[in-house]
Amino acid sequence: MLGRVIEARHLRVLRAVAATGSFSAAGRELGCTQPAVSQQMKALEASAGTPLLVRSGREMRLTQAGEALVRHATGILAGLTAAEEEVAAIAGLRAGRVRLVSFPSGSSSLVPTALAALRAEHPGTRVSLEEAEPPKSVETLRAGDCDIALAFRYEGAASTDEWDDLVVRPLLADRLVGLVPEGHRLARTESVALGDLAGEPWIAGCPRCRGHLVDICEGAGFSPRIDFATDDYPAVVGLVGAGLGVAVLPELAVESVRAKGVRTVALEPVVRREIVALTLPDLARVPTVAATLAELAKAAAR
Amino acid sequence: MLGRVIEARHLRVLRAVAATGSFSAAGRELGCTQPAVSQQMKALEASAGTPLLVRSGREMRLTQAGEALVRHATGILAGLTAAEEEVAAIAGLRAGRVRLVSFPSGSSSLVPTALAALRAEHPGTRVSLEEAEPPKSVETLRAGDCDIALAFRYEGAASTDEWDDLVVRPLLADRLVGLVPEGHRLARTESVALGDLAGEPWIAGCPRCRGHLVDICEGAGFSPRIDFATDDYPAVVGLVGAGLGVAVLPELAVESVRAKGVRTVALEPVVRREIVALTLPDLARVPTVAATLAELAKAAAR
DNA sequence: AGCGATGCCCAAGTCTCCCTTATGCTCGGA
DNA sequence: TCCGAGCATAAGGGAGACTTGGGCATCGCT
Repeated sequence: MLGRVIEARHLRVLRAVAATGSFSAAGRELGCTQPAVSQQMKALEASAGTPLLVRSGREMRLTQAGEALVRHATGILAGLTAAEEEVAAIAGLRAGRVRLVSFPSGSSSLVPTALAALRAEHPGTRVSLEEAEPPKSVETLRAGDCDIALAFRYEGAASTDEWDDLVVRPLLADRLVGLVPEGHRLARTESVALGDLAGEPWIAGCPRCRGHLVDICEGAGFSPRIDFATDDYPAVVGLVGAGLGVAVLPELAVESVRAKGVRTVALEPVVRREIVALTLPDLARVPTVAATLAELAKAAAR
Repeated sequence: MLGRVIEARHLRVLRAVAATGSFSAAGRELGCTQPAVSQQMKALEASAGTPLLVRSGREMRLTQAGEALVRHATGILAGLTAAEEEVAAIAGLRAGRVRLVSFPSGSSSLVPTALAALRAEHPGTRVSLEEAEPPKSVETLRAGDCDIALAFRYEGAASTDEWDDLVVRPLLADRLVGLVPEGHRLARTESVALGDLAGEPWIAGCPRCRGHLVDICEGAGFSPRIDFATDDYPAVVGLVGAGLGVAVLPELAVESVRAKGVRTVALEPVVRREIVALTLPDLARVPTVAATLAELAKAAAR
C-alpha cells in the first residue's frame, strides 16, 4: 500500500472521471493533463486496494467500489466546500463575530461610532459588547473570552510593561481635568495645580482611577481626603455640582455628561490618559478583529 | 495564497490540535513530530486566509474560523472514514456483489458448487446469476452488465481470437458424446465415427451447438438432417430415447440428465469442448471477481 | 482498407511540498 | 535562577505530483 489514505483531491478527480467518462475530459475539467489524472486514479486504486474503474473498449465504467467512493465523495466534497465557504465568509468579513470589552466611559461615543461604521461597511459581521474596567477586561482578553479590550493607561504609570505581550493600539489622547462647584474659589481660574486642591474633600471615580488619583496627589505632596467614590461618572459630576467636593476626571468622561453647577478647570501640569485598544497578537491578524480595530481608530480620529 | 484548497489531512491535524490543545501532543497522537504539526497548521491558516488558533500564553484556543473548521471536520472525516471502510469491506471480501452470467448447462453443478463455497468463505459477498448463451453473455460482459461470463468453445474453432481482449480462465475440459436410442444398431459399440451417423435423423441442441455440429459433420463429409432443435438438453435426451433420432451432446450436459432408453457412445475422433470463465482484465483484479473465479476453478477441479 | 483523431499508458525529468533533525526562544514552575 | 515543556524557524533530504514526449489501440471517416 503506497498511498495510505484517501485524499480529498483523489475524490475530486474520481468524481470528474465518473462525470465525464474519460481521463482526458476530466483533465480538461480539472485544469491538468491526462497523465496527471491517470496517475491520480492509479494512486487512488492503490489506496482502495481494488480497481475502481473498468476500461472496456472506449468507455469507462465504475466498479462497485468506485460507485461507493463516488457516492461518498458527493457528501465529503460538499462538506469541504461548505467549510471553505464558511471560512472564506469569515475571512472576507461577510460573517464573523467580534467580542468587545470596553470600560464604561469608552463605550459612550467611541464604540457606538465604530460599530455603526463596521456594520455599514461589513453588514455580515456581528459585535458583542460588554463592559469591564481595565484590569478585568485585560484578564478577559488573556483568558480568550473576548477579542478586543478597550482600556486606558496614565502617562508614566509604573506598570508600563503590563501589556507588552499584547497588541496596543492607541486610539485617543485624553487628559484629566479638575471639577469644582460653581462658586468655588477656584471656579474662575484658567488652570489649577493639584496642590491647590489639597485641602478639599474629594470625590473619586473607579478603583483604578482612584488609585491613580492617590498616586498623583502624593506626587504633589499631599494625600487626598476621599469622601465619596463611585464608578458612575454622572454621579461624580452630580456630587461635585452639589458642592460636596472636588474631583479630577478624564475629559472625555466629563464631555458626555451634562454638568450643571460644575466648572471644569485645566490641570497644571497636564496629566494625560491614553485610551487604547488591546488585543492578542494572533487575534490582530483575524480580519474581523482587524476591521474592528480599524473602525475604532477611524472613530477616534473623528 | 500558497495552499489553495483545504485538504483532509489538514483537518485531521487541526482536529488533533483542538482536541489536545497542543502541537506537541497532536504530533504524538498523529505519529509525527511537532514541527510537522506546526507547518501543517501554518499551511492551513494560509489556505483559510485567517488565523485559526490563538496562542495565549500556554494555552491554545480556536478562533471563530477555527471552530467552524473543526465543526465541519467532524462530518468530513467521518464521511471519509466511512468511504474507506466501505471500500475496504469490498476489497476485503466482506461485502460486494458479483454479477455472473452462465450458459444453461453450466449452471447445473459447477455454478452452485462455486457459489456455495464462496458464500461459506466470504459470507458478506453476494452473487447474482443470469443465464445466457455464449454470444449473448460475452456481449453482456463487454457492455459492463456483468462481471463474469461462463462460456465454452470448441477445440479448433475458427473464432479462437474472439476473446483475446478478455481474461479466459479454463475450467473444464468437456467432450462430445453420441446419443443413440437403445436398440439402435450402434448402441453396443464402444465408439462411433461421426460418419457412421451420416444418414440418421438428428436432434440438435442450442444454436451455437447446432452450428458447431453442422461444422464437424461437414468436416466428416456429410450434412446432418436435423429434425429437431432445442436448447433444452433433457428434451434432446428424451427425443433420442423416444427413437426420433440421434444426437451429439457435451458429456457434462448429459451427465446431469437421467437418460432413459438412451445409450451414450464415445465419438471417434474425440471432439473437445472447453468450458471457461471470461472476464475483463480490469475486473479480474477486483477481489470479489477474483474470489469467484477461484471458487469456480476449485469447483471445476472437483 | 487506409487514415486521422481520440484517448490511454509509460518513461523520464523537474519541481514542489512535506517531513525530519537541529537550534533558539519563551513561558511557567521549582 | 535554573530547568523543563512547548513552539518557531532553518536546512536538508526524500517522496510525490505534474509535465513533456512517445507509443499504441480504438473508432470513425473517406
